[in-house]
Amino acid sequence: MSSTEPGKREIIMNASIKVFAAKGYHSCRTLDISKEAGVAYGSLYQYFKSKDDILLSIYRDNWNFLLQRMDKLNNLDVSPASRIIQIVDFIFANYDHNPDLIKVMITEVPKLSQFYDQENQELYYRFFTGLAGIIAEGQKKDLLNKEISPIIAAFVIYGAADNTIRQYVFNPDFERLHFPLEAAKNQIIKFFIPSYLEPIKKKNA
Amino acid sequence: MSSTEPGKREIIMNASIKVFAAKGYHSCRTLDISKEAGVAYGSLYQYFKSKDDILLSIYRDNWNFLLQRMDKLNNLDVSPASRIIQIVDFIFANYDHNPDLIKVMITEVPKLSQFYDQENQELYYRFFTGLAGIIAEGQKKDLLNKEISPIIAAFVIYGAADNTIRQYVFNPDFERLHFPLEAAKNQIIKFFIPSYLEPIKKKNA
Amino acid sequence: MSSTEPGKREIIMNASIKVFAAKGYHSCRTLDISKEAGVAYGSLYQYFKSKDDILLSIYRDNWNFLLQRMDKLNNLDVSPASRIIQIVDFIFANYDHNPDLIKVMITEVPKLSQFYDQENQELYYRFFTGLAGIIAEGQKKDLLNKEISPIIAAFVIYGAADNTIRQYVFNPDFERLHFPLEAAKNQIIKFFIPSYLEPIKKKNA
Amino acid sequence: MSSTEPGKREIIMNASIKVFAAKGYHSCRTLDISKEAGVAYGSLYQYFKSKDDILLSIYRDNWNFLLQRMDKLNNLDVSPASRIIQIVDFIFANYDHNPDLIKVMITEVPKLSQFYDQENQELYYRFFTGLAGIIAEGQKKDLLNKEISPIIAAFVIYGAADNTIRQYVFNPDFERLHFPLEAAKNQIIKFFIPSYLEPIKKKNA
DNA sequence: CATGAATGAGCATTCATTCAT
DNA sequence: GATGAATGAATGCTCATTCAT
Repeated sequence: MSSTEPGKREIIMNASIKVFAAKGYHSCRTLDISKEAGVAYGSLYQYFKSKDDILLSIYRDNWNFLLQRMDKLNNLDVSPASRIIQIVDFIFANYDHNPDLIKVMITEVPKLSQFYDQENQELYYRFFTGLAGIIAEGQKKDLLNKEISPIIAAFVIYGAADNTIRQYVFNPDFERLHFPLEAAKNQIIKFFIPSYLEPIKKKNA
Repeated sequence: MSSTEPGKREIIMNASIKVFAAKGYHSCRTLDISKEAGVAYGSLYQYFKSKDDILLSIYRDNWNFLLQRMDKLNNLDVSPASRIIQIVDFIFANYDHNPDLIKVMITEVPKLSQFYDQENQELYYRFFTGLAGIIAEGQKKDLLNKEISPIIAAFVIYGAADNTIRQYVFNPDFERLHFPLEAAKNQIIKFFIPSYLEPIKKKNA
Repeated sequence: MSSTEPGKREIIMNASIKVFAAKGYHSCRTLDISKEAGVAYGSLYQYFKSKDDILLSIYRDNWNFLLQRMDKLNNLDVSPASRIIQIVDFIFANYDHNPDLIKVMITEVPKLSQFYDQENQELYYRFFTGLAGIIAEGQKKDLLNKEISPIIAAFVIYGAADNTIRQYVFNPDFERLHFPLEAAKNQIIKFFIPSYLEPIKKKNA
Repeated sequence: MSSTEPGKREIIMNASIKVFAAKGYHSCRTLDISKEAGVAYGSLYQYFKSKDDILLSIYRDNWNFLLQRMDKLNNLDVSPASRIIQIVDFIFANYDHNPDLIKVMITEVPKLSQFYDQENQELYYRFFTGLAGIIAEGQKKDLLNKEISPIIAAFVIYGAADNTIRQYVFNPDFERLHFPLEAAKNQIIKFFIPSYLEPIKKKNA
């Protein structure tokens, strides 16, 4: 096998994303997953502890990927505001690149009670503390509005992006009928984030 | 019976909110609901078609309540920005008043596949079109930033409030440890919404 | 009320025959019966002990009616063979007159486990001993074939008539498509019963 | 495994026949079947779609077996009358060989509404058309009474045999107390069928 | 590692019957 | 007698998981 050939674990995860997105987590059977993946029924349990574990693995991999992206940005010499915009941009790009994955992240992962376990919530929360850290850094450098709470701002910014994408997930026709996803992203990047984060003094300049 | 005495349907719904919030929709049994409500097992099915129907009824009642609130506000002689702030304020007040209900709305309702049925999504979406209408009205009156898309702004504003409350739901300790809910609400009302919605010219004033 | 006006008990029984025939005993609800009868839900239990009791009452009434008919025939000055033919004729006429009732007797009554209770089987069996009695009487008078067992002959004769009608019940189209019920009855009365019951010597006469 | 070892499907069917005969279809639980068969609860559903499907499979297998028997007889160089007698003989032998099976066929199968579905009724009816075919063949060869309708004769003959056996099923004591099954069969074979089917001219000979 | 037959725990719902009015 | 809201016992089936091969 070449090193680029996906391993069975990855094959199973991708097949799961496809069937979870198509039929929903509870409506699909482990048999559906094994068929889609082209592996034997029992083989799923060689790579995952349980059906839940597959979905949680999808969540963890994807969320860690987002955290890594944030880490990389933090190591670049880029302004805090620009980093935040790039994170939002990345979130939208993720949806564009693999809508099934985001659909699963938004609609299926929260169905798992384990998602609300401390461990998984800590991982989830790590994104918000990271985002808040960037904002706090910007405030310290007098680049961002010091009156806003960094952690609340992190909730607000992610909530805005997530809820916007959510509408496209729920209503796949929305884009075609009303508003291109790219335009929605630009709305958030151009009008919402700058006005919200920029220092008040700027207004009075 | 006095007119204020809650009917059995209401008793069952309130009991369901309590057990859904405590144990989760899928983990609780219909027996748990009937015991909590103090009614006979079979009585649930005199008032609701199924367990699913109970949860969907909670959703519909609550969401319709929010829509009614918006309607009432629209009939008052209040500026668009003020109305939007009052809607956000109402959403936070709702959580304060009945955290179990909001927990159910946020974590349990989306678990139901029927929530994604056209009918229920139309009801859900009605809130966003309503909010967008208020914003469009404000733009027409030169009171709000004309560059922002009303519908995207509606997604952004609700997403910001919803995701903030969501963190309090997931982490009940958050408030005690870090940030009072009231302060979070004020952050959104004072810094996020005005800066996002106010006309650009104001900045240059 | 005039004496010819049917009482509620009779109304309920007739309504039950209609819905049992249309939907089957197990598929119909007591609510269906009360609606068809135009009486209140709970009123059924003023006239019958249970749903089972309604069906068993239909059976008993109908079977007793058949037994009474046989008794009346036995009191007339008619030859045994003629009496048997008149009984068979009566069974066919019954189906002609009230197909729903016979459908219930054939397809629904045997579904009740109580039908196989001693008491009900004794009633059922009484018809066969009665029929056997007529045959034995004919044999004693040298009018019928003495080699045949009266009780087995009773089984044979009733089975022949019952199984023929049964086909019309199962296949309501049979008559229209293939064979009028009247012709089937005549086949049994003209060719089967005489040849089976008449004395052997007649053949050599 | 040896080739004579019964498969699990067969084991489950035989166990079902036993418990259906003993407790009745509706009174027995699927758990009773799995215990009697000595297989796991869920294994029933690997071999059968449902509890109903088990009973219908018993019916279909048994009825097809009867049809095959008739086919084999038709391929032998045997007179029509003799073939009919052998079919009746086979029906009685069946009961002798496996009374539980016949009890289930007579008392339980007709309880299933699906038994009255077109597909199952067509299978059922195939026996009568087969029997009628033999009679018609005998009439064509001047061996049987041409005045009788073959299809009605088929109903009459099967009804006679079936109703006789039915009494032994309902009253297991009947044989011991009154009449050996063998004698009942002989009554039908010796006195009923020949006199009914033989040509009229014989009578006048 | 791969397979898939075997396993059995878990639960919403129906509906005949009751009984307070 | 009439009513119909309230009752709660009773059970077939699914499907994630295991494990012998």
